[in-house]
Amino acid sequence: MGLTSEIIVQALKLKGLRVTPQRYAVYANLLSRCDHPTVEQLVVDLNKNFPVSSQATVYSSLKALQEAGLIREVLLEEGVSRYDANVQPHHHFRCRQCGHIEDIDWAAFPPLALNCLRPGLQPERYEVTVHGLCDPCQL
Amino acid sequence: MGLTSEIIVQALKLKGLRVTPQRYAVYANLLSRCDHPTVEQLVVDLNKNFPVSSQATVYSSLKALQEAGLIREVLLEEGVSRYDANVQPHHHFRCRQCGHIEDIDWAAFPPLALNCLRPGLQPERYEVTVHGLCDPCQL
DNA sequence: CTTTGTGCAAACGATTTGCAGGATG
DNA sequence: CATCCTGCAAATCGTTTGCACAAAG
Repeated sequence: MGLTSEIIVQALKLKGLRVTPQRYAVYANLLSRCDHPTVEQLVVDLNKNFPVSSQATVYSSLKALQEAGLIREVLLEEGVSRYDANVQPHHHFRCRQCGHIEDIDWAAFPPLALNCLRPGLQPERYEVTVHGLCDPCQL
Repeated sequence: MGLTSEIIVQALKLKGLRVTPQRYAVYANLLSRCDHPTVEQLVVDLNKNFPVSSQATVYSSLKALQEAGLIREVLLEEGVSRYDANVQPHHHFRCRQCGHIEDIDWAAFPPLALNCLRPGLQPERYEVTVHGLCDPCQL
């Protein structure tokens, strides 16, 4: 068991989550990728070589990890939820052609002043979503 | 038939859409409200007094209107699509408690420079989503 | 050993689709 | 009168749930 593995185990325990092979696999997989996979993509990827987790358990693992604050849900297209192990504030870019999604560093934009909102609203956080074309789709 | 009605009819025709009672009703309804109703809410509202449109037709009307560029889909929560007749660029506020959504004027934030993105991405538009609490939810 | 998680399959809710009849231009 | 739209119901897709068994602490 490598260093990273131990860190993952500790992260789960710190949040009061029982460490199961399925939960570990889901979190480790999410940490290892920079795209924002759908549940379906996760299930396929996890069970590529040998069965690791059922679909229902992936859903429940994602829910537990999300409630623990270890991952976050990303909603950028209709019909599917995507998941992201990067819980630090950041922005997103989405290709309108192929649907590719990637993170934009928080520092890419100057901080926005939220005091220009109509009085009565109590803002807590914000994010910018940029739509456009990614490299392969610019033909 | 009032002035607004005639404008709506013209808008549909200009986009090459056939003017049907159902399509007209969906677009007029969306234009008349500032929230961002779900399909379910639209269906109920439209048929409140007497039957106007089936659910399947509301879906198809929304699709046609969206493809014509008269309305846009708003994705701010999981599981449901909401629709907005305001197709001008603008931002959104979403209450994390009650789910209330409202528009934020485009001018509320200074324009963001999109040239800080990684080379290769071709940005076309962006929007800011602010999360927080609305008036009634601040207890 | 007590509690919580897993897997299966059935249930669910939002959206889509096939098709026959009807309205639009 | 050719084309496109509507309404109904069945189908589909992502997600949730109920429950018996298994694993974690």
